[in-house]
Amino acid sequence: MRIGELAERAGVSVRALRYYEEQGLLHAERSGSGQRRYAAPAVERVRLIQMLYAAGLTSRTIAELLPCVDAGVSTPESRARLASERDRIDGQIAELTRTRDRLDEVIRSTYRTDNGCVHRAA
Amino acid sequence: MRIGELAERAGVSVRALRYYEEQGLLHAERSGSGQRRYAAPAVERVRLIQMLYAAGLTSRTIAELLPCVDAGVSTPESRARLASERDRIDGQIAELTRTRDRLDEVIRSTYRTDNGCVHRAA
DNA sequence: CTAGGACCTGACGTTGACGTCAGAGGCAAG
DNA sequence: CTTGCCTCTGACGTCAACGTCAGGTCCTAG
Repeated sequence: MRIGELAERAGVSVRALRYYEEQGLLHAERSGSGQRRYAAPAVERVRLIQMLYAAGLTSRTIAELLPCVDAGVSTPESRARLASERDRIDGQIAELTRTRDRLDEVIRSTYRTDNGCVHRAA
Repeated sequence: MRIGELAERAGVSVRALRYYEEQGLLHAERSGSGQRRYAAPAVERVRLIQMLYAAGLTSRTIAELLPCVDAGVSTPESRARLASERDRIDGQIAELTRTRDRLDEVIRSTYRTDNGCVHRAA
């Protein structure tokens, strides 16, 4: 498929796909005239890349880890990196959970006062 | 206390504190000569601000929600905003959990191959 | 064959939360 | 009174993941 179709099917912009290629995250075959051609699995790959970006990984880190996903192999260094990112995400989940609970507190305390009176609506 | 002490106790930079004031997130009394003076509770407030930044809220959103935390009151609009941010964080937690599980998969599959052989270490 | 999308390669613009630097003033110690 | 650290305002720099524009090419429908 061409870049426009991949962009739509993966839910990202054409610009983003070119950027991923520039960062070494996404390879593309080229047609005779130089247009990028992608195989079907590229859709899933782009979604994975998006997941990792959303988890706070940088292009460089993703570029270091994707080969592990592709080849299914890892060096001691990449294993350490994978584990480190995993733990960072775990910590992020924990902090987000605390933040959510804090927001819930705020919601409860502003929606209902200490003496049980619901606040006026404006 | 002065800005340097608050920065150290809250674990942020002096620049960040000035930025928070500029964004209307953190008020400071001023000494005769114009230096900022903070009361003790400012430490907790700064930590809260950091929590919200870490959860992906922008300065503007935080500025809209902090009055609810301060006064303990909320309008229908701010309640909607609070709930919306809470739900967004919930979604973020869910996605991060999927990402972490995906990384765990990768770690398992690269550390141990299908046929049960542990990969060579280099 | 031609109109008009889709695509190409640069290259500069954007945004948010600060970092950093310049130049000037404030403050406790010796 | 001076030394040295802290603080002030103002303003430009940074970084990452793209957005956007310019100028040109490709390709398919009619």
